[in-house]
Amino acid sequence: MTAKLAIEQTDDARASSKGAQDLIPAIFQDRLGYHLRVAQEASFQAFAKATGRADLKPGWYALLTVLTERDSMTPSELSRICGRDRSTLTSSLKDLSDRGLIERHPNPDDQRSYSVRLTEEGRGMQERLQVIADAHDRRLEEIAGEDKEVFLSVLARLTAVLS
Amino acid sequence: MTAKLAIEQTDDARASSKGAQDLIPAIFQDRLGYHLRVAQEASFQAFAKATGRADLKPGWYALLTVLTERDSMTPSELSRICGRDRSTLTSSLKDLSDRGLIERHPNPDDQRSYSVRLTEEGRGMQERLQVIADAHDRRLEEIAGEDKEVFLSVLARLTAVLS
DNA sequence: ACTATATAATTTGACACCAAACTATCTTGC
DNA sequence: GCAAGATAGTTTGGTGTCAAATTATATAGT
Repeated sequence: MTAKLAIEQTDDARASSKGAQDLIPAIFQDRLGYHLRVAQEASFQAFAKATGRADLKPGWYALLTVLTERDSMTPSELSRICGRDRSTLTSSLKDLSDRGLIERHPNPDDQRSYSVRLTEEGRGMQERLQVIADAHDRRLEEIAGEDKEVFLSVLARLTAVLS
Repeated sequence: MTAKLAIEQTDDARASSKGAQDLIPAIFQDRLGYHLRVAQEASFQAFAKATGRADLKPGWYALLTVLTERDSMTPSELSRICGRDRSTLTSSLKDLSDRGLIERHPNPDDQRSYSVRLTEEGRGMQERLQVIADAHDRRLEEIAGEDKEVFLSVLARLTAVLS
Protein backbone atom coordinates (compact mmCIF):
# COMPACT_ATOMS: atom_id res chain seq x y z
CA MET A 1 0.00 0.00 0.00
CA THR A 2 0.90 3.66 0.37
CA ALA A 3 1.72 3.84 -3.30
CA LYS A 4 5.44 4.21 -2.71
CA LEU A 5 6.38 6.95 -5.07
CA ALA A 6 9.80 6.51 -3.69
CA ILE A 7 11.83 9.70 -4.12
CA GLU A 8 14.99 7.79 -3.73
CA GLN A 9 17.59 10.44 -4.33
CA THR A 10 20.90 8.70 -4.62
CA ASP A 11 22.60 12.05 -4.84
CA ASP A 12 23.69 11.71 -8.44
CA ALA A 13 20.62 9.99 -9.78
CA ARG A 14 18.82 13.31 -9.87
CA ALA A 15 20.96 15.29 -12.24
CA SER A 16 18.30 16.47 -14.66
CA SER A 17 14.62 16.20 -13.69
CA LYS A 18 13.60 18.95 -16.10
CA GLY A 19 13.37 21.90 -13.78
CA ALA A 20 10.17 22.00 -11.83
CA GLN A 21 11.20 20.23 -8.68
CA ASP A 22 14.59 18.77 -8.24
CA LEU A 23 13.04 16.25 -5.91
CA ILE A 24 14.01 16.27 -2.28
CA PRO A 25 17.50 17.33 -1.25
CA ALA A 26 19.05 14.77 1.01
CA ILE A 27 19.57 17.19 3.87
CA PHE A 28 15.85 17.71 4.28
CA GLN A 29 14.86 14.16 3.52
CA ASP A 30 13.14 13.50 6.82
CA ARG A 31 12.23 17.03 7.82
CA LEU A 32 8.49 17.30 8.27
CA GLY A 33 8.62 21.08 8.16
CA TYR A 34 10.35 21.11 4.84
CA HIS A 35 8.01 18.62 3.21
CA LEU A 36 5.01 20.41 4.62
CA ARG A 37 6.15 23.71 3.20
CA VAL A 38 6.99 22.37 -0.23
CA ALA A 39 3.84 20.28 -0.55
CA GLN A 40 1.62 23.18 0.46
CA GLU A 41 3.36 25.43 -2.02
CA ALA A 42 2.84 22.89 -4.78
CA SER A 43 -0.79 22.46 -3.88
CA PHE A 44 -1.37 26.19 -3.73
CA GLN A 45 0.31 26.80 -7.04
CA ALA A 46 -1.77 24.12 -8.68
CA PHE A 47 -4.96 25.64 -7.33
CA ALA A 48 -3.88 29.16 -8.23
CA LYS A 49 -3.17 28.04 -11.76
CA ALA A 50 -6.60 26.47 -12.05
CA THR A 51 -8.39 29.55 -10.76
CA GLY A 52 -6.13 31.81 -12.79
CA ARG A 53 -7.23 30.11 -15.98
CA ALA A 54 -10.74 31.28 -15.14
CA ASP A 55 -9.49 34.76 -14.23
CA LEU A 56 -10.34 34.23 -10.59
CA LYS A 57 -8.24 34.70 -7.51
CA PRO A 58 -7.61 31.70 -5.29
CA GLY A 59 -8.08 33.76 -2.15
CA TRP A 60 -11.68 34.42 -3.05
CA TYR A 61 -12.76 30.85 -2.75
CA ALA A 62 -12.68 30.48 1.01
CA LEU A 63 -14.28 33.86 1.56
CA LEU A 64 -17.15 33.35 -0.84
CA THR A 65 -17.72 29.83 0.35
CA VAL A 66 -17.96 30.81 3.98
CA LEU A 67 -20.40 33.53 2.98
CA THR A 68 -22.71 31.02 1.36
CA GLU A 69 -23.24 29.47 4.76
CA ARG A 70 -24.54 32.40 6.71
CA ASP A 71 -26.51 35.05 4.95
CA SER A 72 -24.37 37.84 6.26
CA MET A 73 -21.44 38.31 8.54
CA THR A 74 -18.86 40.86 9.64
CA PRO A 75 -15.25 40.93 8.44
CA SER A 76 -14.12 39.88 11.90
CA GLU A 77 -16.30 36.80 11.87
CA LEU A 78 -15.06 35.95 8.41
CA SER A 79 -11.52 36.36 9.59
CA ARG A 80 -11.96 34.00 12.50
CA ILE A 81 -13.69 31.36 10.47
CA CYS A 82 -11.22 31.50 7.62
CA GLY A 83 -8.29 31.42 10.00
CA ARG A 84 -6.78 34.56 8.53
CA ASP A 85 -5.83 37.81 10.16
CA ARG A 86 -8.41 40.58 9.92
CA SER A 87 -5.97 42.81 8.11
CA THR A 88 -5.64 40.42 5.21
CA LEU A 89 -9.33 40.63 4.47
CA THR A 90 -9.45 44.35 3.86
CA SER A 91 -8.11 44.28 0.34
CA SER A 92 -9.87 41.05 -0.57
CA LEU A 93 -13.20 42.44 0.52
CA LYS A 94 -12.61 45.64 -1.38
CA ASP A 95 -11.78 43.57 -4.42
CA LEU A 96 -14.89 41.43 -4.07
CA SER A 97 -16.98 44.50 -3.50
CA ASP A 98 -15.57 46.29 -6.54
CA ARG A 99 -16.53 43.34 -8.67
CA GLY A 100 -20.01 43.23 -7.29
CA LEU A 101 -19.59 39.81 -5.72
CA ILE A 102 -20.43 41.04 -2.23
CA GLU A 103 -22.32 43.94 -0.71
CA ARG A 104 -21.42 45.77 2.44
CA HIS A 105 -24.23 47.00 4.64
CA PRO A 106 -23.66 49.37 7.53
CA ASN A 107 -24.59 47.95 10.87
CA PRO A 108 -27.15 50.24 12.51
CA ASP A 109 -26.19 49.01 15.96
CA ASP A 110 -22.48 49.66 15.55
CA GLN A 111 -21.08 52.35 13.31
CA ARG A 112 -17.61 50.81 13.32
CA SER A 113 -18.74 47.60 11.75
CA TYR A 114 -20.63 46.44 8.73
CA SER A 115 -21.96 43.19 7.41
CA VAL A 116 -20.98 41.45 4.23
CA ARG A 117 -23.38 39.61 2.00
CA LEU A 118 -23.05 37.66 -1.20
CA THR A 119 -24.73 39.15 -4.23
CA GLU A 120 -26.31 36.95 -6.85
CA GLU A 121 -23.17 37.30 -8.91
CA GLY A 122 -21.13 36.41 -5.88
CA ARG A 123 -23.13 33.25 -5.46
CA GLY A 124 -22.57 32.35 -9.09
CA MET A 125 -18.88 33.01 -8.76
CA GLN A 126 -18.71 30.85 -5.67
CA GLU A 127 -20.24 28.01 -7.61
CA ARG A 128 -17.69 28.34 -10.35
CA LEU A 129 -14.90 28.34 -7.80
CA GLN A 130 -16.45 25.40 -6.04
CA VAL A 131 -16.10 23.33 -9.18
CA ILE A 132 -12.43 24.16 -9.40
CA ALA A 133 -11.85 23.58 -5.70
CA ASP A 134 -13.66 20.27 -5.86
CA ALA A 135 -11.51 19.10 -8.71
CA HIS A 136 -8.39 20.23 -6.91
CA ASP A 137 -9.34 18.50 -3.71
CA ARG A 138 -10.27 15.34 -5.53
CA ARG A 139 -6.83 15.35 -7.00
CA LEU A 140 -5.27 15.71 -3.59
CA GLU A 141 -7.41 12.89 -2.30
CA GLU A 142 -6.36 10.65 -5.13
CA ILE A 143 -2.75 11.28 -4.29
CA ALA A 144 -3.34 10.67 -0.62
CA GLY A 145 -5.26 7.54 -1.42
CA GLU A 146 -5.98 5.33 1.50
CA ASP A 147 -3.79 7.49 3.69
CA LYS A 148 -6.20 10.36 3.41
CA GLU A 149 -7.75 9.98 6.82
CA VAL A 150 -4.47 9.70 8.65
CA PHE A 151 -3.05 12.56 6.67
CA LEU A 152 -5.99 14.73 7.47
CA SER A 153 -5.87 13.95 11.14
CA VAL A 154 -2.21 14.85 11.39
CA LEU A 155 -2.84 18.16 9.65
CA ALA A 156 -5.69 18.92 12.02
CA ARG A 157 -3.54 18.10 15.02
CA LEU A 158 -0.72 20.30 13.77
CA THR A 159 -3.09 23.19 13.32
CA ALA A 160 -4.67 22.75 16.71
CA VAL A 161 -1.41 22.44 18.60
CA LEU A 162 0.59 25.10 16.78
CA SER A 163 -2.24 27.58 16.52
CA MET B 1 3.10 6.32 22.22
CA THR B 2 1.57 8.52 19.53
CA ALA B 3 0.74 10.93 22.27
CA LYS B 4 -2.89 10.92 21.22
CA LEU B 5 -3.45 14.58 20.93
CA ALA B 6 -6.91 13.75 19.82
CA ILE B 7 -8.66 16.90 18.62
CA GLU B 8 -11.92 15.12 18.27
CA GLN B 9 -14.16 17.75 16.75
CA THR B 10 -17.61 16.38 17.27
CA ASP B 11 -19.12 19.27 15.39
CA ASP B 12 -20.65 21.00 18.37
CA ALA B 13 -17.95 20.27 20.89
CA ARG B 14 -15.90 23.13 19.50
CA ALA B 15 -18.03 26.14 20.19
CA SER B 16 -15.61 28.45 21.98
CA SER B 17 -11.85 27.72 21.85
CA LYS B 18 -10.73 31.20 22.91
CA GLY B 19 -9.95 33.06 19.71
CA ALA B 20 -6.72 32.01 18.10
CA GLN B 21 -8.16 29.39 15.85
CA ASP B 22 -11.84 28.80 15.70
CA LEU B 23 -10.94 25.25 14.84
CA ILE B 24 -12.12 23.97 11.55
CA PRO B 25 -15.19 25.47 9.94
CA ALA B 26 -17.60 22.76 8.96
CA ILE B 27 -17.56 23.66 5.29
CA PHE B 28 -13.90 22.80 5.00
CA GLN B 29 -13.98 19.89 7.39
CA ASP B 30 -12.77 17.31 4.91
CA ARG B 31 -10.92 19.54 2.49
CA LEU B 32 -7.33 18.42 2.24
CA GLY B 33 -6.30 21.66 0.58
CA TYR B 34 -7.70 23.75 3.38
CA HIS B 35 -6.09 21.72 6.14
CA LEU B 36 -2.82 21.65 4.30
CA ARG B 37 -2.78 25.41 3.95
CA VAL B 38 -3.71 26.12 7.54
CA ALA B 39 -1.34 23.56 9.01
CA GLN B 40 1.56 24.84 6.95
CA GLU B 41 0.80 28.40 7.97
CA ALA B 42 0.74 27.39 11.63
CA SER B 43 3.98 25.50 11.30
CA PHE B 44 5.65 28.35 9.49
CA GLN B 45 4.52 30.93 12.00
CA ALA B 46 5.80 28.82 14.85
CA PHE B 47 9.17 28.47 13.19
CA ALA B 48 9.31 32.15 12.29
CA LYS B 49 8.57 33.07 15.85
CA ALA B 50 11.36 30.84 17.10
CA THR B 51 13.90 32.28 14.69
CA GLY B 52 12.61 35.79 15.25
CA ARG B 53 13.37 35.52 18.94
CA ALA B 54 17.00 35.04 17.94
CA ASP B 55 16.78 37.90 15.44
CA LEU B 56 17.15 35.51 12.53
CA LYS B 57 15.05 35.10 9.44
CA PRO B 58 13.37 31.75 8.83
CA GLY B 59 14.25 31.85 5.14
CA TRP B 60 17.94 31.75 5.93
CA TYR B 61 17.85 28.30 7.37
CA ALA B 62 17.35 26.31 4.21
CA LEU B 63 19.85 28.38 2.29
CA LEU B 64 22.61 28.19 4.85
CA THR B 65 21.98 24.54 5.45
CA VAL B 66 22.25 23.61 1.81
CA LEU B 67 25.44 25.61 1.62
CA THR B 68 27.02 23.56 4.38
CA GLU B 69 26.78 20.55 2.12
CA ARG B 70 28.77 21.70 -0.85
CA ASP B 71 31.57 24.14 -0.38
CA SER B 72 30.28 26.50 -2.98
CA MET B 73 27.43 26.74 -5.44
CA THR B 74 25.70 29.14 -7.77
CA PRO B 75 22.38 30.83 -7.00
CA SER B 76 20.72 28.72 -9.67
CA GLU B 77 21.87 25.50 -8.07
CA LEU B 78 20.71 26.74 -4.70
CA SER B 79 17.38 27.62 -6.19
CA ARG B 80 16.87 24.18 -7.67
CA ILE B 81 17.88 22.39 -4.53
CA CYS B 82 15.78 24.56 -2.25
CA GLY B 83 12.77 24.27 -4.53
CA ARG B 84 12.40 28.02 -4.78
CA ASP B 85 12.36 30.29 -7.77
CA ARG B 86 15.67 31.92 -8.62
CA SER B 87 14.15 35.35 -8.24
CA THR B 88 13.35 34.78 -4.60
CA LEU B 89 16.97 34.18 -3.77
CA THR B 90 18.24 37.54 -4.91
CA SER B 91 17.19 39.49 -1.88
CA SER B 92 17.98 36.68 0.54
CA LEU B 93 21.48 36.35 -0.82
CA LYS B 94 22.02 40.08 -0.65
CA ASP B 95 20.85 39.98 2.92
CA LEU B 96 23.13 37.10 3.82
CA SER B 97 25.99 38.78 2.04
CA ASP B 98 25.42 42.09 3.82
CA ARG B 99 25.64 40.33 7.13
CA GLY B 100 28.80 38.54 6.19
CA LEU B 101 27.26 35.09 6.35
CA ILE B 102 28.15 34.27 2.77
CA GLU B 103 30.69 35.43 0.21
CA ARG B 104 30.13 35.78 -3.48
CA HIS B 105 33.00 34.95 -5.79
CA PRO B 106 32.93 35.74 -9.49
CA ASN B 107 33.13 32.73 -11.72
CA PRO B 108 36.09 33.09 -14.05
CA ASP B 109 34.53 30.72 -16.58
CA ASP B 110 31.24 32.56 -16.79
CA GLN B 111 30.89 36.26 -16.21
CA ARG B 112 27.14 36.02 -15.72
CA SER B 113 27.37 33.79 -12.74
CA TYR B 114 29.08 33.64 -9.41
CA SER B 115 29.50 31.15 -6.64
CA VAL B 116 28.29 31.48 -3.11
CA ARG B 117 30.19 30.24 -0.10
CA LEU B 118 29.55 30.18 3.59
CA THR B 119 31.81 32.31 5.73
CA GLU B 120 32.87 31.20 9.17
CA GLU B 121 30.14 33.38 10.60
CA GLY B 122 27.70 31.85 8.20
CA ARG B 123 28.62 28.42 9.42
CA GLY B 124 28.09 29.51 12.99
CA MET B 125 24.77 31.04 12.14
CA GLN B 126 23.70 27.86 10.39
CA GLU B 127 24.46 25.92 13.53
CA ARG B 128 22.33 28.23 15.62
CA LEU B 129 19.49 27.92 13.15
CA GLN B 130 19.92 24.18 13.04
CA VAL B 131 19.21 24.00 16.75
CA ILE B 132 15.99 25.91 16.28
CA ALA B 133 14.97 23.90 13.25
CA ASP B 134 15.70 20.66 15.05
CA ALA B 135 13.51 21.66 17.94
CA HIS B 136 10.75 22.72 15.61
CA ASP B 137 10.88 19.52 13.64
CA ARG B 138 10.94 17.44 16.79
CA ARG B 139 7.79 19.20 17.83
CA LEU B 140 6.14 18.39 14.52
CA GLU B 141 7.22 14.78 14.86
CA GLU B 142 5.76 14.54 18.31
CA ILE B 143 2.46 15.78 17.01
CA ALA B 144 2.53 13.40 14.08
CA GLY B 145 3.48 10.58 16.41
CA GLU B 146 3.25 7.15 14.91
CA ASP B 147 1.67 8.62 11.79
CA LYS B 148 4.84 10.41 10.91
CA GLU B 149 5.95 8.04 8.18
CA VAL B 150 2.61 7.95 6.44
CA PHE B 151 2.28 11.69 6.76
CA LEU B 152 5.68 12.23 5.27
CA SER B 153 5.03 9.91 2.39
CA VAL B 154 1.82 11.67 1.47
CA LEU B 155 3.56 15.03 1.52
CA ALA B 156 6.31 13.68 -0.69
CA ARG B 157 3.79 12.27 -3.13
CA LEU B 158 1.88 15.54 -3.26
CA THR B 159 5.05 17.43 -4.04
CA ALA B 160 6.15 14.96 -6.67
CA VAL B 161 2.82 14.87 -8.47
CA LEU B 162 1.86 18.52 -8.26
CA SER B 163 5.34 19.84 -8.95
C1' DA C 1 32.97 35.56 -37.60
C1' DC C 2 28.31 36.84 -36.66
C1' DT C 3 23.82 36.29 -35.83
C1' DA C 4 20.41 33.71 -33.32
C1' DT C 5 19.27 31.29 -29.30
C1' DA C 6 19.90 29.85 -24.56
C1' DT C 7 21.17 30.76 -19.89
C1' DA C 8 22.41 33.45 -15.15
C1' DA C 9 20.95 36.71 -12.30
C1' DT C 10 18.11 40.68 -11.32
C1' DT C 11 14.08 43.58 -11.52
C1' DT C 12 9.28 44.35 -11.42
C1' DG C 13 4.64 43.23 -10.34
C1' DA C 14 1.33 40.15 -8.21
C1' DC C 15 -0.57 37.39 -4.41
C1' DA C 16 -0.89 35.40 0.36
C1' DC C 17 0.04 36.14 5.05
C1' DC C 18 0.99 38.31 9.87
C1' DA C 19 1.70 41.87 13.45
C1' DA C 20 1.81 46.37 15.21
C1' DA C 21 0.14 51.02 14.86
C1' DC C 22 -3.82 53.98 13.95
C1' DT C 23 -8.78 55.81 13.67
C1' DA C 24 -13.30 55.70 14.87
C1' DT C 25 -16.72 54.10 17.75
C1' DC C 26 -18.67 51.63 21.60
C1' DT C 27 -18.70 50.25 26.49
C1' DT C 28 -17.32 50.58 31.38
C1' DG C 29 -16.53 52.59 35.64
C1' DC C 30 -16.43 56.06 38.47
C1' DG D 1 -21.75 62.46 32.15
C1' DC D 2 -17.17 61.73 30.85
C1' DA D 3 -12.71 59.83 30.87
C1' DA D 4 -10.46 55.11 30.26
C1' DG D 5 -10.32 51.03 28.05
C1' DA D 6 -12.02 47.64 24.61
C1' DT D 7 -13.23 46.57 19.91
C1' DA D 8 -13.96 46.95 14.43
C1' DG D 9 -11.78 47.90 10.52
C1' DT D 10 -7.90 49.90 7.99
C1' DT D 11 -3.12 51.13 7.17
C1' DT D 12 1.66 50.32 7.08
C1' DG D 13 5.62 47.51 6.98
C1' DG D 14 7.64 42.97 6.87
C1' DT D 15 8.05 37.92 5.20
C1' DG D 16 7.72 34.39 1.65
C1' DT D 17 6.45 32.92 -2.97
C1' DC D 18 5.94 32.82 -8.21
C1' DA D 19 6.05 34.47 -13.08
C1' DA D 20 7.27 37.46 -16.75
C1' DA D 21 10.33 40.83 -18.47
C1' DT D 22 15.26 42.69 -18.59
C1' DT D 23 20.27 42.71 -19.00
C1' DA D 24 24.48 40.61 -19.69
C1' DT D 25 27.05 36.88 -21.23
C1' DA D 26 27.71 32.16 -23.55
C1' DT D 27 27.02 28.91 -26.93
C1' DA D 28 25.40 27.16 -31.58
C1' DG D 29 24.67 27.27 -36.31
C1' DT D 30 25.69 28.60 -40.50
